[in-house]
Amino acid sequence: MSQGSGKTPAKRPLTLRDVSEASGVSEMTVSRVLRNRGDVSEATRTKVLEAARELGYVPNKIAGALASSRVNLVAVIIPSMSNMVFPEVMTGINEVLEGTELQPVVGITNYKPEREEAVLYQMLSWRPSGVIIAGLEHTEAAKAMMGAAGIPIVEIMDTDGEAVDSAVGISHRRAGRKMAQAIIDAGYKRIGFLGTKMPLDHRARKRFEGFTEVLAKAKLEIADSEFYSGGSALKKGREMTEAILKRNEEEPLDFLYYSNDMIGAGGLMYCLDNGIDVPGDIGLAGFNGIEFLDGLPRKLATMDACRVEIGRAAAEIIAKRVEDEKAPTGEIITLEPSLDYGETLKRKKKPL
Amino acid sequence: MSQGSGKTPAKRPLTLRDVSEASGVSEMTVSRVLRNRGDVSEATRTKVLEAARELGYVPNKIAGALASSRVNLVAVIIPSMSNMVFPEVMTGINEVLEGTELQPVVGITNYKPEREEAVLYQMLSWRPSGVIIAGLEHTEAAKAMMGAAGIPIVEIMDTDGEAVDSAVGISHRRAGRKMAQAIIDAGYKRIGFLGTKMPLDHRARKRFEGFTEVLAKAKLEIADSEFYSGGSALKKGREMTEAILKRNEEEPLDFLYYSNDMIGAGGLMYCLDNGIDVPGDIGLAGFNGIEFLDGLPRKLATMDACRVEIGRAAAEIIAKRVEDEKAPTGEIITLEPSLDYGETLKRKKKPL
DNA sequence: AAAAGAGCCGTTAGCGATAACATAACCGCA
DNA sequence: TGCGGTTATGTTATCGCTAACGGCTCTTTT
Repeated sequence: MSQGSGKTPAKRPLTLRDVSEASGVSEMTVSRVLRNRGDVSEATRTKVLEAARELGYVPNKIAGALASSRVNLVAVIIPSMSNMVFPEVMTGINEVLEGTELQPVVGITNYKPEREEAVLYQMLSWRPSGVIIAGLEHTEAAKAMMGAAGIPIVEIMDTDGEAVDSAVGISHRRAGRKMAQAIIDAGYKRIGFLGTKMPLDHRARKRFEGFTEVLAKAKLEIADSEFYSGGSALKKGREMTEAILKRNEEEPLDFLYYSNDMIGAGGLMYCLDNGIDVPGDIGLAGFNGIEFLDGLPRKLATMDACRVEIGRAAAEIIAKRVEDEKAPTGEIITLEPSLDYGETLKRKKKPL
Repeated sequence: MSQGSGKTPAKRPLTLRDVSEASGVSEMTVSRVLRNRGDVSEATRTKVLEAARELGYVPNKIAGALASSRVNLVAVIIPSMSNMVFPEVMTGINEVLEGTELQPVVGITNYKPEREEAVLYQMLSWRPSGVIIAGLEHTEAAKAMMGAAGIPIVEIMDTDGEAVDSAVGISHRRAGRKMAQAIIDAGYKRIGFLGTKMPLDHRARKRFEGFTEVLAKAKLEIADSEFYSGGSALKKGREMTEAILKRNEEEPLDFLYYSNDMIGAGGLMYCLDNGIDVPGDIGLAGFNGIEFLDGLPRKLATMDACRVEIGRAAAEIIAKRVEDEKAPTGEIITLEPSLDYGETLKRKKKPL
């Protein structure tokens, strides 16, 4: 800890007027040069540019946005940034927005509806050009705000429900069903479920519902389940797996369905460490298709949630609507999650 | 894909005037109520609040910020969001800022200086109350902008160098030295280095410099090294480890130093899968101390980079400076990275 | 009872930019 | 020579909000 150099001149921030005076033209002309809009002679253009550079002028977008009522920001509201899935969605969003004038601004809700509402309010008060928000479940107030904002809204990740405007995602119910079907087809019977203790993770809930629905049709049900919250997901996966397996030694489970790949990976490592034959003795599957699984000793079965693609599609909807006022609203894009059998889920037993 | 409901009324956005008319008081009074500032009678307060709620009014911060020249945003400029380290820094920043009126806005540079410059320019044009930016290395133009912005600037992660204003971080050179010393003390001699192919990752470079410096003092040098870029770090860690070990079978390596925990974890899994005794035959160490290591079959040695703490401290500096104009500038906080021996690095051989 | 203060609310003048409309200079061509 | 048409620049009026100040009504004080 030490005292610094105190370089900052702390002078009044520069405005267009300063540049205009320095270059001997009107503010308007400076504005035109800086925005590359309207006709300006090459001579004044260079003169202005030079003056601006010399002074170190940085335009004030606040004033600009107020005057033009155009804000090139896109609000992106997501529950978390620390679980691999949303960073990938961001990647997709960025890919698309980099080709436009739009800039994403991220808000984190920590899966709390009231926090989401607050973040949304904050974001909307900056009058962004569009909103990308995770999930279809929001407080009434949040839905009302989005409905009244008069800007494109894209709800992402999930399409099982009613969207305020547009939506891009997968059907988590369908993802659950699909996985259940694959497990049943492979001949597994005693299935355990391991997930997070999060009543507000609607997507996990929907997957679970789809999953149990298909099991029920096959006259099966979840034999046992285990939930966690917080901590290292990998470690929790291990611990939960140990717990659930030990608890069912008398009538052993033959499949474990994890609500995300990270705990699935932990479970896989537990099984391998303890000489359990996967997928012989027991099959395993996760959800998400995170890249990280490639490095595991055995590839975990999973279902890809199309994260990057969702980000891209959502950003494209916003970009299109910003560019063309009359582009259609209420577009719903449902992506198809693809099942990856990996090396922990046996293929269909009898092809009939 | 389908047509939506078209709920959006697309009417002119609401302003203070609308609320003022609806509640029968002046705009100024509405503004006072909404900001909780100045004296307003309880009666009018509720009247205004009700009108605002009813209309669904959302204040326009653009106008507000312009009028008051106060913007409650803090620009956070970081290289990436997909590698576990910066999300944790964000956690620290958020923890502190949640207790204030300030809001973080994140910009991603992808480790490209010119991108960083562009992002910084964009951010500064919104006249934020402060800037938190990763690293001490920036383009000249970027440094000039920060120097002239007249707002608190905190450079984070690293303190080996000259800061524009304040800085919070660890000495990566020292981290490298410390790890080298521990490795030497444990008696390892033939040391391999595995890292990323990133000439612009200055912090990794500094760690490497510190590392080799201490080795040199002990008359040792890096026996071999291996670099990667892109892809699943876990998988790359495996592959690189296999490559470097095979290449040195004649005169085997006895230690591998990884530039991050993820590739280290991959290397660890490779060793375990192949029956290599860790840390007997070979010792391993990574860098960062990510939580995820807890779930590994054997705990990898690492060095904690104090990520959450860095975020907290940086945010605190900004918050303090925003609150009190005259708070000291140029504060430098150097945190001490702590070595975690885990189970892959033997303890000191002879305590002398 | 007059002065001083507190509480409540309105008026006016920007904040720093841009939209939209002049204006001026210059071109060519009838 | 004069008129339409560019091209290059300036002027004026906002954008929606807040700072600063002023004025009015009651209290409170001495």
